[in-house]
Amino acid sequence: MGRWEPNARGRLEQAALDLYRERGFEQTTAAQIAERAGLTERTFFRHYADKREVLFGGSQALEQVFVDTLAGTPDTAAPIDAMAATLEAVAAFFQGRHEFARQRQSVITANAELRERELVKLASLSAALAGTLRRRGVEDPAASLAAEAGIAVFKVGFERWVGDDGGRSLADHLREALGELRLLAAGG
Amino acid sequence: MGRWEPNARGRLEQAALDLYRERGFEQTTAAQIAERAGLTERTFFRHYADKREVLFGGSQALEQVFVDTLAGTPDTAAPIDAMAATLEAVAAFFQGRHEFARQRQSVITANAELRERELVKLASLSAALAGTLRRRGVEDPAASLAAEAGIAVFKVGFERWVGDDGGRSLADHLREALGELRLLAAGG
DNA sequence: CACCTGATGTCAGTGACTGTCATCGCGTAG
DNA sequence: CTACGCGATGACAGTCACTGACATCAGGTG
Repeated sequence: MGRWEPNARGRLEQAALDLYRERGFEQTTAAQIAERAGLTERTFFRHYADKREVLFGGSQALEQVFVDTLAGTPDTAAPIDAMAATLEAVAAFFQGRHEFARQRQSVITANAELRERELVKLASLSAALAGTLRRRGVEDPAASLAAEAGIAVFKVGFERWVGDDGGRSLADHLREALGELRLLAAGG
Repeated sequence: MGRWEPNARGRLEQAALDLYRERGFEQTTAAQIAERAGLTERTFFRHYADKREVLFGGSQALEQVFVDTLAGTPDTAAPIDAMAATLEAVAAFFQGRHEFARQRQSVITANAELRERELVKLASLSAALAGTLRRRGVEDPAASLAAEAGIAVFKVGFERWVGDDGGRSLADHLREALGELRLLAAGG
């Protein structure tokens, strides 16, 4: 496999997270990240389209979990129930990553450009979910709305989990958020 | 008022929209926009924080309509009903701007960076709505979720209105989207 | 008329990102 | 064993978004 030091992407991601935490996102240059990873700036941009993307390497895997789980629910299940099942699987995906999630999220929250990119990832997730629902026979705009609603629940639940020191699980937070949404839409 | 040619911002926004439509967002430099507006690149960046922001000058006014209307609904109204009333006012805000909205939206849709910025504006809208709901006595996470749901409805309805040649009003599209969301959350 | 003030111009710089070409080290055909 | 292919990397020059510092200009004020 590796003809040079292996796992260049992993080294870049670790170096970036460290530097962004140490001195902030804006005060870190791509060249500094590359240097700490033992590579050059040019190589950094071969692996990541831009300086932000290096923090979002895992988002494709997350989207995979979302989509695969949703696609695996029975076509007969109501969209909201399928979404509930999907959120359970997503909670499992984050098992044992609470500390990493917290660190990464603190960096993202501290910078507007990174928050911007996070929104893109969530929107991409939403679009993927909507497509999956459509393939399951849900018509638009119901499919888009169900997807948006699912992402809204994920956002709220995830945010509360990251800020939760009490040890309640992500699954717990997601279930609670979904319950709130049901109440709201019913006119509560 | 104007000691130089008046309405510098208006000229910059018009020049930017025209150039983005003519040659695309990426192929347009800030210097070109400024030149067409009879100004310098430096002055462009005094009016807009970056090259994308020039397309979003109206978003603050939109947020104002959203927030003011929502704040004006009776505290006794259920969040979803308050949101319905708010969306009616928002529809009025876009009266007579269908063609402008279509042009602007086609530019935004064609470019990833602009779509990214649009997401930020919608998120800002959502946060403002959530804050307004909280001030009206709605607890979190219900407030955040109601706001997210309202924005989801707006997104879907607006998108359909922009792509609608049949002449159905924005208010129509928003009402339909809201109805779909009610159905979904009820388990339909 | 002298002065203040806000909008603009000028200029030099930093850093994100790209195109291009050279190089390196391993696998493979012959 | 050797020549060659090839993917990952390095070196380097260049464009452009964006910023800081300072000069300038036009109109209002006293």
